[in-house]
Order: sequence, then structure tokens, then C-alpha cells
Amino acid sequence: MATDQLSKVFSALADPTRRDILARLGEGDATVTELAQPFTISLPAISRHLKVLEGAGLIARDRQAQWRTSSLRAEPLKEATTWMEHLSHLWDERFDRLDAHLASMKQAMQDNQDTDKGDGTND
Amino acid sequence: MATDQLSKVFSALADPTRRDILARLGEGDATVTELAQPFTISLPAISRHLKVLEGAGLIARDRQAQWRTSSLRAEPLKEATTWMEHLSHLWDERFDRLDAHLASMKQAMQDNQDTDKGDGTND
DNA sequence: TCGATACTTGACGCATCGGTTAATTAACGA
DNA sequence: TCGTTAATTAACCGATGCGTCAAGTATCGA
Repeated sequence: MATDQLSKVFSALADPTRRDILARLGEGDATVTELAQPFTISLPAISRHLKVLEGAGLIARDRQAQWRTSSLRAEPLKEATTWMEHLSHLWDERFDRLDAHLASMKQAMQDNQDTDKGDGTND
Repeated sequence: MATDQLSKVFSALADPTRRDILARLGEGDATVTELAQPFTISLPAISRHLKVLEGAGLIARDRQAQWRTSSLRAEPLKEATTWMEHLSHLWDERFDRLDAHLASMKQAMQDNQDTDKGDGTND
């Protein structure tokens, strides 16, 4: 895995189990066993998923007695969203430019036709 | 890699080379060699990255003579953004609920104090 | 038809991922 | 202090990811 933050975030989101965990955390903090409950995979597997999410900054964790509760952190999510929206925006701009281009082409063709009409002599 | 579309998209975005390629495509369609130009890695490596991006639906490709041009496709990007915004929204809601909870707690404490004051006899 | 150009595919190596079970650590509570 | 509960770490395994170079495919143009 690439080591930069954005790569870590997208990489963390690439796994459906981890996305489910985040969705669950959206409804409130939870312990590891609580998070593991809906899944058929083992507790160590969940523990590792949480470690990945923590590494990406998507969750924060703290210890309360023998329980480790996880909570959602939204900042990296928003950074990633920003990156994607920037790209979408570039894409939209391309269409605007295309529209402008087509419009000017249409105009040029019209001007050309007008010239033909006005002149009459086409070498 | 998980096979669902969202996983493919996030997985594709998890690689910085692929993100750079997408950013480049945001400025206009390009051939494989054009896309490869800024990078030090081999052409086959770029070719495989493009295959991943295509698999995620993030680019479309077509053949013109011996050139294969890639162009950005924004839909999957927007789907992914939607997923992330939904999660961010859940997170924001939690804070609203927390605020409401704290407010009602504060109110309850005030009411309790008022009762104490009004009654005066505590057992 | 044949060489050049553009790109993909095959075959391989190595690192990482996602899962397992077993062992370990951490904190509570009788 | 010792058992119980909660969670992590260790050791392992098969699959996948990302890169390499070499070989193959597709299209153009002389």
C-alpha cells in the first residue's frame, strides 16, 4: 500500500467489511465485540480492520476498562471527498469547454455560409 | 479485491499513480504513451493501471488507429462521493443528537434545582 | 507485404492483504 | 491472587497487487 494519507483512506474504504464498520460507527461508538457481532469472521480479523481504519485516521479509539471503543472521525473522509469533487469538477469543466467549442464552431460555420452567400464567387 | 463496484472504485483510487492519471485525464483525453510520459514506470505498468481504472468504470477507452485514448467517466466518482457524504452526514447527526441530549440534560438539571427550591423538604 | 509504432498479455518475483487458530496482554471482580 | 472477559499479537497460508522484461497483437504507411 502507498504510504500517503489519501491512499490509506481510499485503501481503507476499499473493503466492504470496513465500510460496514464505519456505517455502524456512524450510529454511535462501539466496542470491538459489538462491531464484530454482525459478521461471521473472527475477532482478530475485525481487530485488524479497526487497525487499518485507525491508520487511515477514519476512527479514533480509546480504552475504557477492558473495552476499546471506536468512534468515527470525519476529517479524512472530507479530504477524500474534496479530492474527488475536484476531479468531478475538472470533468464538468471539460463539457463546458466542449459546449463553448461547439458553439464557436457553429458560429464559424454560419459566418462561412453568410460569406459564401454574400460573395457568390468561390474560386 | 472485493468484486462490488464501490470496492473497485475505492481500490482504484487507492493508488497515487492512478489518481495522477485521473487528474491528467481531467484536463483532456490522452493516449497510453501520453499518460505514461510523466512517470518512470514501464508502459505495461501504465497499461495495467488503465485496466484497473476501466474495471472500476472510472475511465472509458476507445481505439483510434493504433492509439487507445482514455477519457474520464464521472459517474462512479459521484457514487463514491455520495457514499462518503452519507457517512459524513451520519457523523454530523451524531453531534446534533449530542447537542440535543446535553441541552435536555441541562434543562433537566435546571428543573430539578427549581423543584428543590420550590419544595425545600428533601425527605 | 513488411517494418514501425502503439499497446497488451504472459510469466515471473516479491510485498501486502485478509483470513485463520493459538498464545498473549490488559483490566475487572470475587 | 486467580479466573473471566476483552482485545491484540504471533505465526501461518493462499490470493492479490504492482512491478519487471519479453513476447504477442493491432494498425498504419511506404
